[in-house]
Amino acid sequence: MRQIIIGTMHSDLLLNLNPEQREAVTLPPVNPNGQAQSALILAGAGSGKTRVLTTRIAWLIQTGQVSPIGVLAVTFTNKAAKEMIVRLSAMLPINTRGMWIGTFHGLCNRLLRAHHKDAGLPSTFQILDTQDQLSAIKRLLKGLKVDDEKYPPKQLQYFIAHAKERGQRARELSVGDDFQAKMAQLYEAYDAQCQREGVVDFAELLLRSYELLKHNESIRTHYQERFRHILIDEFQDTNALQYAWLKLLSGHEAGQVNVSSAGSSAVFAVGDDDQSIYAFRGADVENMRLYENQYHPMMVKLEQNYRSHGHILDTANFLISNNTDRLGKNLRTDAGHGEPVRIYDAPSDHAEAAWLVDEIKALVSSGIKRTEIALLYRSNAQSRIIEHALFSAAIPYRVYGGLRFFERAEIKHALAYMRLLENPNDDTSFSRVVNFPTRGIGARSIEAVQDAARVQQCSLYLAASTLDGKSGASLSGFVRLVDHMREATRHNTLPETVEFVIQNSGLIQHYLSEREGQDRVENLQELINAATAFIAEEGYGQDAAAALLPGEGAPGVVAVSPLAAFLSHASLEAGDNQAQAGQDAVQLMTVHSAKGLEFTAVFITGLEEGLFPHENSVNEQNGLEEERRLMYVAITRAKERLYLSHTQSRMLHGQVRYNMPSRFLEELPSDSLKWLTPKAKEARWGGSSSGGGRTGSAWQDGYTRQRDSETNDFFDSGRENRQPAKQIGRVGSASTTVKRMASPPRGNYPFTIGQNVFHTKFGEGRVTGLEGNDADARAQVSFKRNGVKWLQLSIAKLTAIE
DNA sequence: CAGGCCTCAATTTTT
DNA sequence: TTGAGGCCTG
Repeated sequence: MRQIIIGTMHSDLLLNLNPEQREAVTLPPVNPNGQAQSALILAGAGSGKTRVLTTRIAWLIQTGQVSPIGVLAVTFTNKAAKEMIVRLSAMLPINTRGMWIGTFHGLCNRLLRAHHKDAGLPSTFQILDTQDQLSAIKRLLKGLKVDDEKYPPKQLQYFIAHAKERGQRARELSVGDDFQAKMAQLYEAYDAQCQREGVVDFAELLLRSYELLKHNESIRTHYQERFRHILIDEFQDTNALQYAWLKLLSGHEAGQVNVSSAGSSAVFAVGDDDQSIYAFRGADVENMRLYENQYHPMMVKLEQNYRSHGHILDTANFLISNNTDRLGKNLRTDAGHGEPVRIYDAPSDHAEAAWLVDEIKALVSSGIKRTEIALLYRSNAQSRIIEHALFSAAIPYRVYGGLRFFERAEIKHALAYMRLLENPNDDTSFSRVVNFPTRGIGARSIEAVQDAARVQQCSLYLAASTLDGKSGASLSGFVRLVDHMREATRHNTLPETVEFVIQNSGLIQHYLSEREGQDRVENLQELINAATAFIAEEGYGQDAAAALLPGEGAPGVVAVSPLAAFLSHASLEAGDNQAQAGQDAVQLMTVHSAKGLEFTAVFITGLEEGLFPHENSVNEQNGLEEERRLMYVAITRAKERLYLSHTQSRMLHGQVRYNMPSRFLEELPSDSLKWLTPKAKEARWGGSSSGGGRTGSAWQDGYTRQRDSETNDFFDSGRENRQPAKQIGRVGSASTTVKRMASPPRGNYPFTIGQNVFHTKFGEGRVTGLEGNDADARAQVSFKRNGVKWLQLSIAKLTAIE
């Protein structure tokens, strides 16, 4: 009854929804027993996921089931959060500013700023981005005199991040061997260093606020009671810590449920297990199943696709059905079949790029805008040759990825000065700018400072101010400079402070005198604009504390300075990447970064074994299924036109490689495909396949890693064991490579890709790759019984069979 | 302390 | 092939 009334009253909100979307939006957040009822929305690609999420919030508010203050909506990217806020503002005449809509990291930062004391942090704590974290780790290792060959900083960084993402502190780790024990010890030392310096890394933001909520009952209860509705986007991308955080906040954590007062909150999770492509950074789809078991959510599947034409959608569905571990979902469309999916088999990477140029020209002259054309690849290295071809053909393009505004060196330098104004204990920032621009403080003086700091148990900044001696003058000069800037800007507005700092630090002057420093000077000027915009858009310090208005009663809430808020903003939102913006340009990006986007025409390039699926993935747990999901994501970006291409030869790591076409091409429905290079398929695959399903053969079992000490005539597909091959390869001179490129690529090997072969020890197999020259020519063979191996053709006892 | 030379490695990315 | 990082020299 109530449902009907609500549906009528708010038909404007629900008007544009299809039945399944409407069902999702209006799922009752309370069950008949009066308890919170959670929901899981399985939202396929292009099914209107964001619309459902935002309409859900609007519906809850408009029907009076919650006030804006009582909603927490969390996303992974700033872009998604922003879009949600914009759409919500368009739906409801409310002030979204005070609402808790943001990224995990943004919201956690807000929480920690507001309760820094309870979280054990200084009010001025700074956030380390990935770069900062790595330099902090290097500094730590140096200080402890740890051999960084044995304990590589990058690896330690990964170790720490992943431990934190699982919610584990150093002491909670179970260490299997000495190496792990040492890593754990270094992790602990790293945390101690961060604590001393008043800095937190990205994972720490989450872990620290998790611990804050866990250990502080009054704060926990406050937020549990406040946020009666928690909504999560891209749920399949959550890691263990994020899930734990969610359980705590929603009152579902075992032992923490506060039935009498707070009770639990209604969680509304939206996700798509088929689009889970971030396992490598800790995301765990398993959270979807855990959620099902622990929250008993009502489930709605959004399977109506509004993006892609029929052939494209069929292709995506057909491919993904090869995955075994799915929650189950099939997209459908009302659009017609549309164009078939076109497949191009190029002889070389150059030819592939040339073909791309031709097709793009044709599409553009047929009236498709260049921004509506995407060129996708599995790895960034593939963009170079495509860029080259586009550039030569004078086709404007834009490459996604790369450095972003707040990650640029000159910007980070300026921010480091500002961070020192806020928090002199920030040794990472100190180290970054103590001698930049150069002021005669070399490695020796810095070492002296570090020693002094260690002895006195104080920050580098403080140590520097007390040091006398040779470099003492320049060191204390630096300290005086920073002190002076702090004093002088005390009563300035944020943009004034930025301007003062970039002038007085000498940064501007330094780049003005540099030959190619003009761009950097402009970027520094732009930083002033960014500060102005930040104040205008975000409001005074709103990032941290604005939502915690007086009277809301969160205990111990503290306000935050505009500078602190801006510095957080700079760390948490790295800004746009250097955009050749504005223009109508073709879009180049990795498949990963294409997630969430859509284009009229999409090219998926480099569909070759070893590239896509990537050769590293076949050794990883469930790696192939993840690669397949990646392919699924790529396909579902296309609205009207989809092109797939692969090449027979490709320059990779400075060597020409010959790869099989991707197995994914074999997993597509032949009825939806159009091969632009006829016969290619039959010739390569022995005509045994007619699309759909994989051709049954040895490599269907995947690449098993094997090692055999008795033979030395192969190198398996693992990188470690490829070393011998590489060394031999280096013997071949550059001129040999050029010659080979000039000659027909496949002629000089005794075997061809796809050919069946027999090896005296490993038995029957199929050639899946060729590389190297002459004496060190090698073949990759997938054996029926012995997995994939690289064989040195001059040694291996390999014969061709029918 | 800057710039040249050598070695080595080489998915995917957000915060 | 390209890029990063380390080391040595002017």
